[in-house]
Amino acid sequence: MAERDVFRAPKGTRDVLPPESARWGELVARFADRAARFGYGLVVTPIFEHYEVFARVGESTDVVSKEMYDFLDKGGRRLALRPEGTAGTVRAFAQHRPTAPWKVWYVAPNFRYEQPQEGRYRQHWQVGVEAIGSDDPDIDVEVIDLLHGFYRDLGLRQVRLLVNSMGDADTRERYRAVLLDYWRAHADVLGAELARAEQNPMRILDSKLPHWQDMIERAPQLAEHLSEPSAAQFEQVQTGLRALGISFEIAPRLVRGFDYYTATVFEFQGDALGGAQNAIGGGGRYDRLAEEMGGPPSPAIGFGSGIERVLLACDAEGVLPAPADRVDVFVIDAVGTVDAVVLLHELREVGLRADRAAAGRSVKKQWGAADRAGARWGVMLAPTELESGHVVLKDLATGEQLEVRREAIAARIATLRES
RNA sequence: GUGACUGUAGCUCAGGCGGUUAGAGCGACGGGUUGUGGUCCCGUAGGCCGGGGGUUCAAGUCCCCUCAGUCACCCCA
Repeated sequence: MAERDVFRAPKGTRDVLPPESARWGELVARFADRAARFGYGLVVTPIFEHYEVFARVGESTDVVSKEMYDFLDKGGRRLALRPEGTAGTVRAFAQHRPTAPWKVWYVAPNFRYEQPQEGRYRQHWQVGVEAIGSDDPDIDVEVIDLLHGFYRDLGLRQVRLLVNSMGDADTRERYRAVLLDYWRAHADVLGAELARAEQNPMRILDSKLPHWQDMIERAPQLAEHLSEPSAAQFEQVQTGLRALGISFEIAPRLVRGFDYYTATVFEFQGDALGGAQNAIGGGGRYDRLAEEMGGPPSPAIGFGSGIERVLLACDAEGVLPAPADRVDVFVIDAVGTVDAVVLLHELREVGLRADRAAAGRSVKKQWGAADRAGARWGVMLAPTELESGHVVLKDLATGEQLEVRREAIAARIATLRES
């Protein structure tokens, strides 16, 4: 690759710079606040794990079979970059055995080797939660409520919630067989893709191929095969959502991409988003995963929500503008001594946001910079006033200015800001 | 991974069928007299026209390859 192409962010990755990065900070802060209110603690797990941890996502899933960034380290270990948030968190649960239910949230990057386009990147960030160690349907409702409320906090209105139940192991076993029979009966339509259907019969259900839609519409539905307990569990989740006034649609063909899902699965779609990448968050139950990783039997549920896509949805709906990081006070230096450095230090130490223009600018340019920085006040260090122990304090909004004792200026502005 | 479209200054874009020193707006920087911003006026910098190869007397304009972005499939956040 040419040197010119090497010194730029790799395909499918991006830099997030100010002021856009301020929106990230805002989004994460709101999620953290909400997670804390729901009783979830922050969990931080490695960005890479042993390959086998992520392989539990499912050998028949694209994420594992063709999108994993795996590699051998210098010690010959087979490792992989995290492709999604749940597996590593469950590994940590199985390893440390915290008391259940264990409720945690995270913000972390995920890596998938995919063909990038808007809203789909090789490195993307997710906020998410996992609640491990309870099979109570009320937890399902709590988790969905948390994510639903998060989107509302951001100001998103055009968000749609889809829910479905994958049933228990027996349910899925029976359904898989029925579904597979159905696909085999339509081998002429599926063609070479029948092999994929054999691998994972449910994967076909969420295909968008136009000439398959008719066949998919008529396919047997999982809901008809739910066992008594599964149906009751799903009913209780729906009752809870209705009680909270959270509107949702039952999506019989929503199966989601990971093999570990059991019972409740859900997805939030941003309707304001134009393209095919309209899933902004999704998750579900994974009642067997902790046990498969050597932990105690621990039914669990969680979700992940993609930061880039949520932000795209915010753009599409015109909400969550980048918070302006305006400074409180700007120092104008007309004397060129170390005094400006000292004054800035004092202002910052009393808790003010303070800044100055790049060195060597004319006084005029410095005032201009103060204005562009959105400063509320300017403090000028000037020869004449300094001689009598004063500095010039100017209100940038009104243009009024007055002299203030040099030693009193920091406290004076701090007081002004409070009022 | 498959198919299609796009790629000109930091940003948004002009550059009729190839023809000399590639333009605009915004932004940045400087100036409009001694120490005062937002408006206005003037000026300056900044482009191997994504990269490489080819056709041609001549390529930002045509062809091929490549890189990247975008759209769809696949899949998902």
